[in-house]
Amino acid sequence: MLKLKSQAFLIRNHGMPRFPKFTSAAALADTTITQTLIQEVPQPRIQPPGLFITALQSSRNIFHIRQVHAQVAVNGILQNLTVANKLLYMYAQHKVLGDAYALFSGMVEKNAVSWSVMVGGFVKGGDFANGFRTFRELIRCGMPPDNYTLPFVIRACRDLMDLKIGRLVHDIVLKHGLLSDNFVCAALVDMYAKCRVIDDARQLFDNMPNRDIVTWTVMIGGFAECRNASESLVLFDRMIDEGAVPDKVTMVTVVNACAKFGAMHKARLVHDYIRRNKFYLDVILGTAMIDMYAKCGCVDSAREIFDRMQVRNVRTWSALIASYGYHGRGKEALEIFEMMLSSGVLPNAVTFISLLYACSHAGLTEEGLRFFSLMLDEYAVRADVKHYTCMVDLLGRAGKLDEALKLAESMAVEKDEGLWSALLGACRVHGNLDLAEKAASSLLELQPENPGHYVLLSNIYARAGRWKEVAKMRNLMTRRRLKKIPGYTWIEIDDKNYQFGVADRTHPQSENIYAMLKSLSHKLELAGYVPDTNFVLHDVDEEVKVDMLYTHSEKLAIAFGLIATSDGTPIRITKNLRVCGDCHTFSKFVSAITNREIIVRDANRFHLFREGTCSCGDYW
DNA sequence: TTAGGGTTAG
Repeated sequence: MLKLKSQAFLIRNHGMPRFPKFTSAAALADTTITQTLIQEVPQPRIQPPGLFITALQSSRNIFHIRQVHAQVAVNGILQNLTVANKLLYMYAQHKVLGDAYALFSGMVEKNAVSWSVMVGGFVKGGDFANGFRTFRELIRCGMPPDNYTLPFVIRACRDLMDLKIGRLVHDIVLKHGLLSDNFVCAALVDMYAKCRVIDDARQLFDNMPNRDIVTWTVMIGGFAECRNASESLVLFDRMIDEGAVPDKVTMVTVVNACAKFGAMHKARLVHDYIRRNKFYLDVILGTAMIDMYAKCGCVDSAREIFDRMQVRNVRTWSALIASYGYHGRGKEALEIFEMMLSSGVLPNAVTFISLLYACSHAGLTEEGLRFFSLMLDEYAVRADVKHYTCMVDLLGRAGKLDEALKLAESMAVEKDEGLWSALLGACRVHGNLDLAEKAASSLLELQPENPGHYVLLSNIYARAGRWKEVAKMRNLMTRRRLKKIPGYTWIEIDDKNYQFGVADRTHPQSENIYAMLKSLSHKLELAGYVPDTNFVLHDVDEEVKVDMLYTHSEKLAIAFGLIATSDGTPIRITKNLRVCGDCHTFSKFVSAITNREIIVRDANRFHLFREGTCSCGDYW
């Protein structure tokens, strides 16, 4: 009795609300009753623990949980582990981690559930340091970690991308023979994949005797994350063949992989699967599908999905705005933005990035400037480096290099490589050598290991005829043992994808492809195409440079496209690196002399070449 | 009590 009184005293003096007597769980859950404060601390009555558990389960807010906590304390039921754990869980659910930990550390008796709820509470609440600390405490106490606690700890390693601790936890898993547990193993697969150690993830996955749908999903998502979207789609097919049944999360993951892969036939197949299996187009699946269609080159299909969705949120609207942006359809992106505002959805930082991107790629300079001000003044969205990058790109494309530099210099946030790349790109287009050198030196300082920066600066020097500097850049690359990563191009014909590298001769129809290029070259040059040899870095004769230019992977793919299709369908090309300026011009001329449409995906941007013009507002 | 999902610059 003394103990109960002192608990009541503690509660009263710590500002906890006092509590009325409850005769049923329903009454306890009724907030109108529970919020009534009474003057006297009631005499404790012993009540069945089940009553409190039911009350906790129906708790909607933290005040109510605290009231039940007080009631439980006074009734002496806090010693009941099930009740205490439930209380702990409710605090953790509501992310009131201070209260949760106070309760946890005061618990005289703890079991595996108490520990996992506490560790999980910290991890789910994003407090990884305390999550790890509590886990270490568990190990020190001599408690064996179980299959409930470990997934949380592994998740913390994943979110922190801390492979070192991740491997230590993996050792603990092995030591306790818990690798056979699907929850633990799936968490490990996911952790390795997100830390980009895809081989380790795959090895664990392959050795699992009974994979469940979550494990399939994390492995499929893992490959997409590691830029191997084609492997993730192969895995999805294998999963279906093996009889596993995907759920909605799997489908969102697969849709996401399709978006990264950029193959329209796959997108259509996955959409068919979703339709056939009657997956409801909820806000997450719908938004993912909008993104998929847009990144596979069909913004109109993305719009159809958007129109069919019953619930849309800010991410859905932003995805559609970005979709129009990728395709250079800036005006439509702005219309969608207006519609979004009219429907009462507030734009966020991502919405404005999508909008500014759309403006810059459609040449809508004034509109972009206006939206940037609107963002800062009306919507109080703080500009981060990505917004500034869009603005530098917008001004740079419009030739306003001084304004772009001024804006970059005025920004309070730290400049990153993306911002300098945008400035350097603008300098390349407008031939501003001084500024290019400034941007490039910042870039080389930030990322000395990225060969792309050396190549870009070297091309700028080449265009200005500064051959000494070109040689200097090439020597620097050699000294630093950097090689330009070869770019690949894919072409989608019917339901297949064909890959080409530079000077590729592995395709069985190589002879025909090179013959086609040769015959094209004559016609193209008659039509006015002049190969831009500045895009060839090597110090060789001009004639050799022209030959080298004709072996670019994108040109090989286009030539193959002309050979392999004759029905007038668009030639669909996907690049894994940025399209080179000369290939861009080449595509324009090919579309003019062959009367064929060519759709090129360049990163996430699309170029539609038709009758010698390109849909994009890029300045090549 | 436990694992997996959607929009964003260069």
